[in-house]
Amino acid sequence: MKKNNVTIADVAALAGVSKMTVSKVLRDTGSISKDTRDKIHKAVDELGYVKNSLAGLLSSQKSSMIGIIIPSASDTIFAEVLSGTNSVIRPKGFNTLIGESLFDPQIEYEALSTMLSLQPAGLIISGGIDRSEETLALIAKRRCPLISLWDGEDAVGDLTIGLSHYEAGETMARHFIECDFRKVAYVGSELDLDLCARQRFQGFRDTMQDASRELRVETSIDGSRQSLTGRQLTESLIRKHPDTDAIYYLNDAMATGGMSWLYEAGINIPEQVAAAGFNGTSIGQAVRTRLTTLNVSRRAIGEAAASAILKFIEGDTEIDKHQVEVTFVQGNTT
Amino acid sequence: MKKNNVTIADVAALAGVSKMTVSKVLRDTGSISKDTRDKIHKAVDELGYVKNSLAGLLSSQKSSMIGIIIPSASDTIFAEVLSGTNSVIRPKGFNTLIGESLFDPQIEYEALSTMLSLQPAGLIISGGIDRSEETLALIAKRRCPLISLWDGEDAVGDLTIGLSHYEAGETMARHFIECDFRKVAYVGSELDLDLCARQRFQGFRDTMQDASRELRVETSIDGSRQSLTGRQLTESLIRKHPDTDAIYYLNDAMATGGMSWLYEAGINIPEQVAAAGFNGTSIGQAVRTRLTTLNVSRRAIGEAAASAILKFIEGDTEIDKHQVEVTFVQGNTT
DNA sequence: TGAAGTTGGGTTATCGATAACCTACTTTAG
DNA sequence: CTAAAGTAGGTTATCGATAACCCAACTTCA
Repeated sequence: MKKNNVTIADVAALAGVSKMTVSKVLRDTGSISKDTRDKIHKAVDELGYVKNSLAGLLSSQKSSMIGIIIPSASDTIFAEVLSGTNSVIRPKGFNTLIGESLFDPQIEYEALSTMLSLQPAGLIISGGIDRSEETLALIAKRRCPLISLWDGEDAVGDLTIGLSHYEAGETMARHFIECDFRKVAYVGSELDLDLCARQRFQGFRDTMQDASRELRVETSIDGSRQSLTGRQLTESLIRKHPDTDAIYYLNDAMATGGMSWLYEAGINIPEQVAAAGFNGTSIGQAVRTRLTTLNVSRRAIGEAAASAILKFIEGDTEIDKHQVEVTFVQGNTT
Repeated sequence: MKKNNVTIADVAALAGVSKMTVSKVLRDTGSISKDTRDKIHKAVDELGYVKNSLAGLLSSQKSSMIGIIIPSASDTIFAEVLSGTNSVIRPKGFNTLIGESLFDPQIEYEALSTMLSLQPAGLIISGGIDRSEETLALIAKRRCPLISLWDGEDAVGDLTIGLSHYEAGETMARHFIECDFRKVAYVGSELDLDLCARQRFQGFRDTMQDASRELRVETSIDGSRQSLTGRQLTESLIRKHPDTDAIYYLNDAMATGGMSWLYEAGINIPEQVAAAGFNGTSIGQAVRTRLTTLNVSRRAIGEAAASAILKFIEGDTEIDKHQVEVTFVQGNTT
């Protein structure tokens, strides 16, 4: 909070050179003698000079910031994506600007808007959310590369990295059919908000229908997509349909919540009721339970997105569409 | 990536007013007639003008960015802190700049350094890491409020928010003594990096020593602080000391990893070996296992830090030292 | 020996917005 | 009726750095 702002002008004055020379030395460009370089570095140390990047960015019209917008930083799925992008970006000297949309189109719009005003070098935006018209307009107006994640079909921007959630749902449905489950249910939440989850559900539902299997659906609009909601929905599902023999959950967290209720209700997994989730998070692979699920490397998605953004920034346009691999995990719950 | 940069000058020209008038209208200051305001908004829409905050920040010498440095964004503990701060900061119009230190003092220094050069309005820095001399020098030179998290005794900055990890270790030790465990072990990792974990260990160890209880310690330097490491260390611990009757783990994740090995080895929890962790994360409260642990609200820590930073920014210096509450969770593992 | 290249650095003009201070003209109050 | 106060908007000077260009003096070599 100190007042005195040390600028390169002060450094220049102390070192007895011009501002431009200081700027060059600090950026390691131009040809400056070892002698002056030393003088300048000494002055920098003496004054405790800290560069003001804002001024530099404005002047050079370049940016060192890469923005990433995800629904929630505390959701381990997105946290891992974030960590993946950051691990690629940081060593290259870029900073990460983060925005959370909380699955709210309006908040997403605001996050994007303020982010764009900071002139980022690139933008990574997580999909799985219905975007507002305004947001799409903003995206169209952008002046930096933009990569969307996890978006499935209706992606925006220069490139999409992720997987087909519809196919993921199909995959699990085929597994359920192979296991010959007869009274199958789907448990999820916030399907109106989470587009990816909705696509998985649709893929699952369509495949079950094609096989002429009945499907019970237990969803809520207001519950979060976490453990507790899975527990509650499982309870109400089983009360309505006690003969259910398999449940496909929106994600691993909801699956563990649901399974803990089944366990406490004395219902054996998988003998009486089988369960499967999505994500391959560690919570599904806990002490005695190894949840059947589809594993996705969130970190790999983040890393791929970051690498692609860096390529775009460097002007490389030869970027191949990147599909992240999904692996089926056979646990002991189906 | 389009060339044409629309600036307020363009907007002003189209609306037939001066740049200053546009600036005032966009910031909603000064007194401008409804008529000109409309003209300007129309011009803004027509041109698709997007504000360049960099220029504004440079000129006004204010900042809309708050930086937060945490060891890892993918670690659920820190992800929740991050989410907590962001939830407070965002509605107030601030942006979050994130840095990951990966528990590496050098990386932390670099993150802090580039962050400071972006002239943030405030800084939140997570503790639990031994800081380098350079980092401390940078912190001393800063021109914005700085709050440190989770730091225990040797905190830096204007305020610390968190808890005493030493006391947390003591609390769990007292519980172990009450349960009358005799052959107690501690399992942890990376204690050289994670200062907080080290303090918990010390609190635990000291209390056990005061009660003249033997304590076995199984730690590794290179393993991460996650589930798999807990599993491996538990295995080697039990091989060395088959009579161990209780294990205090560095955190919940390591505890679940350890317990899954115990389970598979046919060792009953808690009859043969009891287990406890730290954090109160959902992974500890899975299907059949409710881990005994100490619950800390990471989100509350993040929120408290963000609120405090905002107060500092507003010039309020009457900020009370904030201690976050820790609650003992009695599970079925001890 | 003189043209051309190299080395080491300085000048000037922005980048896009805002702070601080003005300037007319219009009200309002005494 | 006039001075004080308010309304609506404009001028000018930065903020701190960088791009682009310029300029001496010294080498180098045909």
